[in-house]
Amino acid sequence: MANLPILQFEEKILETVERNPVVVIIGETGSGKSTQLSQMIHKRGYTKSGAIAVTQPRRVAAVSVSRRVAQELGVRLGEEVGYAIRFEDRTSEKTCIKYLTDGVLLRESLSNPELNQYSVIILDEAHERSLNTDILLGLMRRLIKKRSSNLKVLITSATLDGEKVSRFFGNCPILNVPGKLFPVEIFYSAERPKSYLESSFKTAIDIHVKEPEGDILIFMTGQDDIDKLVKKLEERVQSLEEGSCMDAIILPLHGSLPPEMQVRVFSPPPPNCRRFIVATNIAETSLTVDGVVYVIDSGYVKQRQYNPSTGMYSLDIVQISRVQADQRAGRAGRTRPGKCYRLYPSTVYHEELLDATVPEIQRSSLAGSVLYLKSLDLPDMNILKFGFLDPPSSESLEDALKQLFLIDAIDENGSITSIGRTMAELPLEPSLSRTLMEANEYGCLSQALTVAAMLSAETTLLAGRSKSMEKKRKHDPPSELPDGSGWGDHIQLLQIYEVWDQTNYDMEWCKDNNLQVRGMKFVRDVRKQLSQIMQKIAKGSLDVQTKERRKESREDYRKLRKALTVGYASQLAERMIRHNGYRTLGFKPQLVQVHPSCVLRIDDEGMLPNYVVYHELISTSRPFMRNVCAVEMPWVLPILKKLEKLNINRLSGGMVQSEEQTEGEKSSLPKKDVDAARPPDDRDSRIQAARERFLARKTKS
DNA sequence: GAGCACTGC
Repeated sequence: MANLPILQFEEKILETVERNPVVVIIGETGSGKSTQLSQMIHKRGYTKSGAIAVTQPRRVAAVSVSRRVAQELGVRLGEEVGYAIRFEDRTSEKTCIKYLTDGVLLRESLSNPELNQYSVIILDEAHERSLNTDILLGLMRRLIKKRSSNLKVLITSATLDGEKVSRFFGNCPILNVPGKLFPVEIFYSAERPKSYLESSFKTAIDIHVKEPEGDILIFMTGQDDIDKLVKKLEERVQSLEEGSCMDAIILPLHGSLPPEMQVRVFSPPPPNCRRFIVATNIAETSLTVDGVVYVIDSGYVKQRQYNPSTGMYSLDIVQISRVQADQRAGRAGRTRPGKCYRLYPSTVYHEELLDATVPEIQRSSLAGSVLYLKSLDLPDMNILKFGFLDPPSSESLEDALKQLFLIDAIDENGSITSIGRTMAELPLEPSLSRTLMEANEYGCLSQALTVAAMLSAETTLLAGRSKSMEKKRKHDPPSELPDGSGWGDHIQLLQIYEVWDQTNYDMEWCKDNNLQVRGMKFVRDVRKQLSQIMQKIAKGSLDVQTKERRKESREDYRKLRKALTVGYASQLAERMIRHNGYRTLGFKPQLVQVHPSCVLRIDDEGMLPNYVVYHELISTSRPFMRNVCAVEMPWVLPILKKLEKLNINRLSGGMVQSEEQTEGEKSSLPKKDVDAARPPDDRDSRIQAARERFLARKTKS
């Protein structure tokens, strides 16, 4: 805590906060803003009229920073200083400095929109621009008008992009606090390499042979490249002449590595040994590796993006932004002066890279966020005009509205329904919360809870699938994991959980079946949380127990699949007549295929089910549906009927609402009339054609 | 017959 740069600015900061409702604080890494700001403000007496909330984009940060602050203030964690993250609330009535994830603050604002328990709200690490932070920024701008006399908002950011945030908040003051990084010398490649894998390899070996001690951190884009580079480095290091240079340890570092492998980067290397850490952008912000002196930056990152016009996600390798490049370079200067090797020319850095990473809100499906905002009942609220720091496209917002309409969360005028209100209380994607509600009607809530929880953890479920592991598995005796009885992935996920449940949540069983222990524990926590919320909504009268020792019948699966059809009304697909390709039944039909990992059964003629719902569309080598479940035609018909009624102008409130625009909201992108952009009869004829195909099938069978 | 970066309620 000694000599943190921010402490020299204490008076200046407090004075500015005193005079202004909103202050932007630019504090570089090591400035101490995360631990010190809350303490200063507390000491100045602001906590007499309410607590201080400090948001963090990550759970671990909320926990570790609060622990540190409690220690510095000499209090027990959970008393004056505490934290709240999902599944864990370590606060009490005494708590006056509360660290929380931004998602938790959004949940709190659902039950208490004015957030009256807080006198100060600090949005920390706002430059990371998580979806939740962006929504909070918009909410704060509204809240500060309402509570101008008794609320202070501080927004901290590590980059110099404070101007924009300041403008967003009516030109509020910006304070700069220097960081405590050592200088990092930057080297550029003369030209872009043909293969950044090859180029990283050469640069790393070069450093190893020529430069003094210090670990090397290499930024790659994904697991595949990391594995390849690790292998190459190992081979070369072994072939280097003994004694010609120091020893070396090569460590991969990425998210799907089991935790025990991840923590290896935290144990210091033996003397006279250099570590090569080959990492994804997990090492950019989430994990800080000590001892790094050299950084090699490929200039690329793998990024997931959503295309609202197709409803499809893709995972693309894209150029990083300048903010990211600087962040990566900074990783070399934490303990002493360092060096950063950028594998691209300086003209690329200065002229080609975007200033900042495209914020998540412009890369995600917004159904959940739009539903959340609708449920807040903000006055004069037209979602297309909500004041976002960087507005998502109107196409993206309209896509969200259509999805919500199809699952009954909003009515044809775009107003939230009572179903929608209940859905918003559940920490799930709208499709899954809608499924839970429908399942409750059909008496299969327990099963639906399990499916929703399993899908929430989906990516962390399967252990890192290396190629060798995959091969080994094929030669092993067939896995004892259930197969979904042919109905698809949702049913399989349900069955897997129920088997695990019957082993009494045996961790060994998970390992034996190649399921990540961490993931399965998470599923259990989610399931419990969802059960509690559903119980609260229904006042405790629901059956949420997992079924013990009882064979699920065909009828149970049928009910569940029917509930899924209602929940996934905007994620439906119909098989082509003569082959196993599918056409989505959304607004713009897409030709897609069932992902090869899916467990659907084919009929006697080798055909897949006529109708399916899917959890997501992902475009990789081709467009695929992932996590697919067979459904029945009669359940689909009412949805097609509803599609006909869809009118985006009414949904977005364009005809009924005329609200004055406030400062900043003028920046919203112009609303594009989707219906007008297309021949008017196109949609009707398409739906008509789909109906005819239905009828044709009906008569055949 | 494919392959998934990272977070979070």
